[in-house]
Amino acid sequence: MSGTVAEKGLEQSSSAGKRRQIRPKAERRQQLIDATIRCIAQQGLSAITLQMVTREAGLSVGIANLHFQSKDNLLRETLRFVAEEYHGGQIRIMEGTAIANLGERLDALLDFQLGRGVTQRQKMSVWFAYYGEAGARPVYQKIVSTVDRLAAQKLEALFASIIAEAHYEGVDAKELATGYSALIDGLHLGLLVTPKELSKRRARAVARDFLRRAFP
Amino acid sequence: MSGTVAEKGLEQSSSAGKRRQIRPKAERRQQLIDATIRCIAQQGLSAITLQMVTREAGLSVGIANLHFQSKDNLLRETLRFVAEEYHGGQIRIMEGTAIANLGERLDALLDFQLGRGVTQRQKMSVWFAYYGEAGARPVYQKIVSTVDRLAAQKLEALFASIIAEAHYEGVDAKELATGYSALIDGLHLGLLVTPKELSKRRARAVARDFLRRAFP
DNA sequence: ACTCAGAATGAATGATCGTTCATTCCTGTG
DNA sequence: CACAGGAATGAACGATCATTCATTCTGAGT
Repeated sequence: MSGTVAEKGLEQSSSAGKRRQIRPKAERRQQLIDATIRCIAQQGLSAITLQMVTREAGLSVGIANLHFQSKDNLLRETLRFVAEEYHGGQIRIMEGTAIANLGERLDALLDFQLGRGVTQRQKMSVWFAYYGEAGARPVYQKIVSTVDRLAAQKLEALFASIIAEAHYEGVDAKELATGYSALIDGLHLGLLVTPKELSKRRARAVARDFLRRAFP
Repeated sequence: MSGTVAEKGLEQSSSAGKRRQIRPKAERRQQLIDATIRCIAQQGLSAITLQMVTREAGLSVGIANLHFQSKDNLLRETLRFVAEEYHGGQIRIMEGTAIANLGERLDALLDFQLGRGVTQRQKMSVWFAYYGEAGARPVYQKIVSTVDRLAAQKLEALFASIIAEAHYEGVDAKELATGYSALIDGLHLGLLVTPKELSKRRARAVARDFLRRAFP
């Protein structure tokens, strides 16, 4: 889907095809959100501009306020989309019945969290751009913590199942889940800020090591 | 020192003491950096303004450009200060000879990383505000990775010493150091974004658990 | 083929920002 | 005490931004 939007953006911004098109509201909203993500990744959240976003989307300036009322609201909705995409992906793996074996499900989760889709610089940039502002903007905190809480619960349940299945003792599922989530976040941060020091391969190895020590 | 500066800032902004004071260049620079930190924590990096910073410092607008040439440069120098403060504190503990016992030195490190000084919302906000922009601004990446590399090496050396001392086998010091650093970063992020879900006490417990599993 | 609701546009507006620099005012020195 | 060097000030300027809205244009329904 995002491919389609990207093509349209390129088509309109590169060629001289000025013909005005009328599209349903939902599609335009998604188109603007996708353009916002690309702009944040390239220019940063503090440098973002409505002119920049609408040009990237191949549309006029006024359209942002038409569909999102304000720039602030566009940024909020973009965060909501990114947060739900990431946490939704995790939850789908964890509560999906496609993979019966718990260990394999854990591997699938790790592959998702440190795999191609999530660790694109584009996505990680957006992710931490919002985290950076969360300290000063309670709205961002609320959006993230809402989806975050559900994912944390699912992870804790998965860990609890593994502990029960293998009869591990003296291991607290909740504490382990907190540690694992923090580790993944920290690895994402390392991949973003010091990509020369930390490769994706090594990040995956570190995460696997954590799980191996937790579940021998 | 930051206390002194804070007092001066309050003194000048609250009272009507308009008397102009001439101070050495280094002191004014630090005063502005401290004010910048407070403003970033309260308003966010994307909302920061020179008028805001100089008012917080109890000085006039022009002084920022006088001592830092530009707003961009002030922000860079502020990041450099925060980065060196954090990493310098870690390095001082790790290479200091005050604590001979390696286990105790590890505890001291953990207390520093998750203790009062570092986990103030103010400091963490600033920290992640810059991380958030790092994806789009190579300058920030460079500043952080420069000091980060040294701290990572010291941590790896400390871990290697512990492994050697206790004759642990099949444990890679470098991989463990990467994991521990990532875990601490992730815990800081959790403390900042979801403070309701993660208390400092629990963050410390999670970090200790990681070390206990690594070094039984 | 005709119509018109409303999607899309972009010039205009007012507010705000970073930066400049002529001026004012300390303070160490002679 | 007088003076000069330069630290500090803040009004002014030009650039840029979010937002508005009169206008244009589209495409589905008839």
